[in-house]
Amino acid sequence: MNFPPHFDHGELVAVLTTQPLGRALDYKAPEGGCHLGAFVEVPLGPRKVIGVVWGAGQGDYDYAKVRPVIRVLDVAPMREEMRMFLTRAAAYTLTPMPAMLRLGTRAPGLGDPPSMRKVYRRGAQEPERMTDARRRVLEVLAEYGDLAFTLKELADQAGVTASVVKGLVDQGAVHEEDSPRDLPFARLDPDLPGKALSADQAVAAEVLAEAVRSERYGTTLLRGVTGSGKTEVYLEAVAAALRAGRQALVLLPEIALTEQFLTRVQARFGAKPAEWHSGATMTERRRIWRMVGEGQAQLVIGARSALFLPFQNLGLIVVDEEHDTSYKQEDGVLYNARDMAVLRASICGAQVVLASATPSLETWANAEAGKYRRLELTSRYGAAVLPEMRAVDMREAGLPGDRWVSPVLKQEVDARLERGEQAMLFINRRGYAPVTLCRACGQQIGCDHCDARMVEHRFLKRLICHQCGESRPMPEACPSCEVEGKLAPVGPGVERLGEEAAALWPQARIATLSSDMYGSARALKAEIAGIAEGAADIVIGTQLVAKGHNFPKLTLVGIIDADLGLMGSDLRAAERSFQLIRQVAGRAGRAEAPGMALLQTYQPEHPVIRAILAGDEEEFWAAEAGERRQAGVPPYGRMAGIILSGPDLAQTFDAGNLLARQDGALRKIGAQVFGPAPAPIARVRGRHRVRLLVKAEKTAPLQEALAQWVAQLRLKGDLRLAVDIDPQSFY
DNA sequence: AGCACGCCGACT
DNA sequence: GTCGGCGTGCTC
Repeated sequence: MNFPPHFDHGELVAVLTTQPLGRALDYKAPEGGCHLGAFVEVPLGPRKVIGVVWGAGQGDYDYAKVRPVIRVLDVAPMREEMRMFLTRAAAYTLTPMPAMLRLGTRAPGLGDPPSMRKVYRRGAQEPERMTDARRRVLEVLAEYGDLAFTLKELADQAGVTASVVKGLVDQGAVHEEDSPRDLPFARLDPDLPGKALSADQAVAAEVLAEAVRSERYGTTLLRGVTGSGKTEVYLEAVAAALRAGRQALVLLPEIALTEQFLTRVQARFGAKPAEWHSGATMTERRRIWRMVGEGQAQLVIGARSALFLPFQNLGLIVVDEEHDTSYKQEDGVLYNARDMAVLRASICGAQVVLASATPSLETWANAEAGKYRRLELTSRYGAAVLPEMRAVDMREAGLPGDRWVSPVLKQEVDARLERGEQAMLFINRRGYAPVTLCRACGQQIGCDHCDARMVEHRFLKRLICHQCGESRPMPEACPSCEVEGKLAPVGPGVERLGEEAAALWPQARIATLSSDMYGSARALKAEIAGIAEGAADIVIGTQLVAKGHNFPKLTLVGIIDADLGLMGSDLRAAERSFQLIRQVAGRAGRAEAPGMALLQTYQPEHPVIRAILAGDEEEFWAAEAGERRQAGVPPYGRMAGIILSGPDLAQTFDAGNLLARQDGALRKIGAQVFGPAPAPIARVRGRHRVRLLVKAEKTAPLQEALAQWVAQLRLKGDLRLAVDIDPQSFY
């Protein structure tokens, strides 16, 4: 291992901290010196903060006032490629460096020494008296050979209480010892036999493996319909990275849904990978962060923030379901994990695999332009074929205002019930009804904290704001006119659809899947697993069900309102609808039985609906690309949002107007400014948000111009400004 | 981000 | 007279 440059005791070093100072400060290297990239603790005013040695000191500060580094932390120094990644990501997203550094240092207990914990192995003695409980403990220890257990693991595994283990310790039958808390992850074996691959899977897997072996940067769009076996293919790319002694990262959009996935990984490599997500405990995070940094975690499965883990030798990043909108961080540091994955890989000589059945137009265009390699998985895994897709014209369904299941859909569900198959009804609205109206005064119940409407959740007996999370008990009387008993639900939500289904199919077992109906991600996972095995005849779900689950008995998907999302001025609306509907439709018939997807729509002639029904994806993308090119919007033009937020709406707007008028820096590069207008999320936690949109040509140096432009504004009071490069929400 | 400094209003 | 509001500025 070659060490980074070293600074001797007393030399000036520049230390970047996560404090919002905008630049690194000079310190004197501590006794024993420090390496470039070292994590250090430094004094800052009266406080001690953690930072990273970013380079040689600038020497522009009174030497007598320069204070020394307090200590070097006991973690691997930040590598040069990580520093470069953070620097370039900051420049791209116009994020201040300290905020960027914070993403790379999100490890609990960074400053702590490696702590110890008690572990238990088989001891030399036999217990004086053998009991059933004691025997089970010793059997577990014998079964796992020399493996060390924590007290809880051992007790749980043996089905005994901790006191049984303690009793054995007292008698010397079990040995208790200290061991470092952060243990390396189990070695993964890339040479275990994987699932048998189909011909085109095998070809794609070999192309990716070859690319990984090149140890050079490259991005591949791995496209294949649901059930075509993308996962098996990219797991072979992971295997290639592991064989080459490099680390791999698999990013998933919805971390709550990884249990099935982890099982597959375990089956392929013989052990569980590191799992990095928001629900992880401090201990887990700490272990993962440290082990990734020491190269003792070969594979990380994680949410987008896993991109900022301190990989030592990253050879592959997979972005699964690359089109998923949750890859775009929408608060704090605004970045798109898919784009940042490409940036990180290009710096460290890694391969990127963007996997999707329905790629984003950006990725599709990059593949078209030859910037990304493109691999297609056309044949479906096993014998199943694409489902039959049909539109149901709701104008002819003649339904009353409080019913949403058309006769055609009802009939098809009936047929599934008769044959003992599963049907799924999909609706992209959580809660009972999207609107609650007072029949006395005509007012809709709105949220006190933002501009959104409150959504009734009958299951929870509460009103919830889906924008800010504000929640209160369901009132009896109208909050505006105080008349009782006149509140009426308007429109369908997943819970209300559940009610309708229960009335239509009283004998059927109906499961309603909505994230807010389960206390924990774990409970939800368990529920989904049960349903997949056939615990329900009819599944009613929101977005959740559209994310990579395998329901083998499912043969019918009914999309209650295929028009949702086709409306509005969001430039990606058509793309989103297309992806979502194809994705959900792809559920049907994943196993042997042929499937069917029914799209209930009021506009069956809409180009998006027609493209979906025709099944001609290339045509859809080509047409959509043409429109975007015409309009000069992404990916054929560049956009940025400027979000100003403050406690006072008028002041925030004034600042926006002032900024809009001083647009010289933007005009110089031919960019246009629109707005200010209320931001897509117009109020967050009592703060008003106002947005300006900037549109520029693809080749324009947008970041520099934006930086100049924004720097003119002196932010007064509690006003804050954030730049959102490549914004995703427009409505 | 914190925390000190400092310059104007209502209190013992 | 002083306690305290939070605007402005600094941290190597």
